[in-house]
Amino acid sequence: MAKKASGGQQREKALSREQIIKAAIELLDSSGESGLTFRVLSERLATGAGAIYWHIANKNDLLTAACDAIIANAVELTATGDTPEEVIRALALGVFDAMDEHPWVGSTFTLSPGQSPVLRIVERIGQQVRVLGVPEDAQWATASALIAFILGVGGQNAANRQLARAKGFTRSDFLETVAAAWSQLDPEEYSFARSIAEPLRTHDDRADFLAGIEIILRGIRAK
Amino acid sequence: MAKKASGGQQREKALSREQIIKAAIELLDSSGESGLTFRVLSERLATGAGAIYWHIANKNDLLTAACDAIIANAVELTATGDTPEEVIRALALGVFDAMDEHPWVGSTFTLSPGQSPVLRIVERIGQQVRVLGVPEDAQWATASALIAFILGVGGQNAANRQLARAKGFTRSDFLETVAAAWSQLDPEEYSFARSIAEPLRTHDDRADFLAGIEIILRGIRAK
DNA sequence: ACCTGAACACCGTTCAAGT
DNA sequence: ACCTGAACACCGTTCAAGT
Repeated sequence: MAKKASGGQQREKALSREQIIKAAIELLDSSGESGLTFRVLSERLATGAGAIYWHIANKNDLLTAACDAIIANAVELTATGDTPEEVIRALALGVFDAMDEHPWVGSTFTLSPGQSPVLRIVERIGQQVRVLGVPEDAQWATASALIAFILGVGGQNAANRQLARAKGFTRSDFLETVAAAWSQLDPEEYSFARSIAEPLRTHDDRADFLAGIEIILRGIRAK
Repeated sequence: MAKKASGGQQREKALSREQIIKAAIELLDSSGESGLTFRVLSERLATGAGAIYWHIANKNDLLTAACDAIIANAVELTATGDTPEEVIRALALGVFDAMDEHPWVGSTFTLSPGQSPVLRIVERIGQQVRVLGVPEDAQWATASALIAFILGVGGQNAANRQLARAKGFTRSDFLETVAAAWSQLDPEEYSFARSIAEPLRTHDDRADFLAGIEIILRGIRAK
């Protein structure tokens, strides 16, 4: 890590917005959402807390930019396929995997509705919905359904991960805990939750996510 | 508002968990998520900040309990219908309307994954998925899809509301802003977002939500 | 133009002390 | 058993002062 120039001098090389965002992502990946503070971040960047504000409006802006960097990358890499349905599948999985790799992303979409990261997904999905031949007046609702599902899964997964991290749990610890709790619910009132507790223990999030996408695609086709 | 007994005496009537949760909901409804602090809340309850901790574990616990009170009510009132699809529709709309009336609810689910508020929805939806005749090994993924969609919409709407509140916007101010921004995007790169900007201005969230539910129900049927 | 770092106005949470 | 309220350990953000 670079040493600070002594005696309150300025740093040799100017900070950049990109540099700050990169450091923020590293911090978020390694310590979670609560690990990102301006104090820790400025220490990492060998600067003062206030310096960051020259490049970044506020914490919200920083989190949005970090989220956007991840999503831009994921969307760019995965938006391919021979049919619109394949593209949607690839896109959705790309976003899912990005959220899986960077668990904080799923809870960050919510900070910037209508802004870059969500907009990128809206655009890509919307284009494919159009190609699918969905009538114009149903395109928004259709794209919305896919997007709400994708972001909904992301939000819940992010929450699970954060909770697990806070308690020092692994993913399977977490599932065990939920399964154990659900299997002891009242059999009359919570028959479904009870019946699902056991399979939940070993289920595959990614496969369930894909199954959800298939249901929605089928619903669009069946119109 | 009740006066505090003078000279550091104890209050005449004991606080209760329910009382605290009720006051928290009122505060959340009137001032949003950022308006709920232990200082303001304890003032409202004419007590000290620390007193609340006798009844409530922490802020997370408080928010979860507040969310659960709203959802328990919504679910209880709306889980009726002649066919499983009707029940699912009614249930989903009930949750949507509750989230619409209490915009903070949508961002609160994420604080308690696998806990009461989410569990209530999982159980009701899951039961109907079973009645629909979905094979056992697909029930979880099917129920999950519906739930992720419902919570996804809720999360985004809650975010929109919070942003609007923070800027002193009405809902239509907010839509205007998004529509204006989207209509000025690059026509090549953002053709879908541009084409949707105008209709977005006057669209009906609730109708779009229902349309999403229909797509998913169709997808389940079309299996 | 860009950075420094102390200061400000908050938070949630704890806890000794009271009744 | 339940409450009080000061104190603690943080936050994000601002801003006069520096180069």
